[in-house]
Amino acid sequence: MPKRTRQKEAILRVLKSTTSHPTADWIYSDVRKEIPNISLGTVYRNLKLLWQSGEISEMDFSGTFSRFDGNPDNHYHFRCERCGRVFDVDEPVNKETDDRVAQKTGFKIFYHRLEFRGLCRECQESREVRTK
Amino acid sequence: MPKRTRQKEAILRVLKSTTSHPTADWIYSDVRKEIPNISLGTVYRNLKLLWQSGEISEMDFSGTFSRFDGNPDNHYHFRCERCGRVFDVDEPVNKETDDRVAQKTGFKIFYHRLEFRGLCRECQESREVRTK
DNA sequence: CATTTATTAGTAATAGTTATCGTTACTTGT
DNA sequence: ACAAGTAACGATAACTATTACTAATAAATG
Ligand SMILES: [Mn+2]
Ligand SMILES: [Mn+2]
Ligand SMILES: [Zn+2]
Ligand SMILES: [Zn+2]
Repeated sequence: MPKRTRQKEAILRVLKSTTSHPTADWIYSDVRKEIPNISLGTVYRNLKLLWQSGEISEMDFSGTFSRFDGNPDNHYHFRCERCGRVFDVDEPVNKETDDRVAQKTGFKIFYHRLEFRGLCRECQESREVRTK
Repeated sequence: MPKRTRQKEAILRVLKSTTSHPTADWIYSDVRKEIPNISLGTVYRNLKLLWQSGEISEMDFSGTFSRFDGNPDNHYHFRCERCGRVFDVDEPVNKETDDRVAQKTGFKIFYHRLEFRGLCRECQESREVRTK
């Protein structure tokens, strides 16, 4: 039986109060304003617990580090290839495709993840070579 | 001006000859059959060079490690949540959605990535709790 | 209040990837 | 064929996000 702790509640509150899909480290420094001696390991452990209980979702798309999302329901994202920011995309999730592909392939499909990539409004003018 | 080397050619050949979306480490051990003293750093360096020149693509989806794909053209994938294998999905890429979302949001959208998740045929019977 | 046990802070360990550096070998031009 | 210039090499160290470990702490229960 999981316990409700000050640390877990603070982490969840931080994550629910932003739309920025933050990294574990960002959450860590934000929660430290309230609990200065919280451990980074505690942040990671609770993010996993919260994910396991279905209260948040983890964005393990793209490369080097995970981002977390206070919204546990499946939805689409846009990632800016220049500044790296991630935005929600308000587009209905197409469940029919899951069924059609499942039929065709024999896979059992639970859901799909979709990420658009490009340039956000702010980054659109000053274009650069992609490095990653 | 990039040079053609034995190492780079071997890495590209290995990657083009499989549909398994291998990791850098898998490629490393396969190439070592031909070039036993090749360095893992060389594998990584060449994978990046090949990606930069558009000859392969990198799947930096899901968490811990990258997978690589000898097919540089955008296409969809299915990932089995039990065995972790990645399969190509032969479904046309829906470019219209990119345009519609771009219109709606003001983002410049280059492409999108789509990954189906579920259970492959082999894993379908012996179900387990998801751990990641 | 006493017991139980999940959780914590702190720290060490892990793992994938990248950086560094002296040496090698591919390319180009004579 | 030879020399010069330089991209790429192998070996290894460094980096970084994440996880594991452990003795101490604090929720939950009744
Ligand atoms: Mn989101
Ligand atoms: Mn593929
Ligand atoms: Zn941007
Ligand atoms: Zn499977």
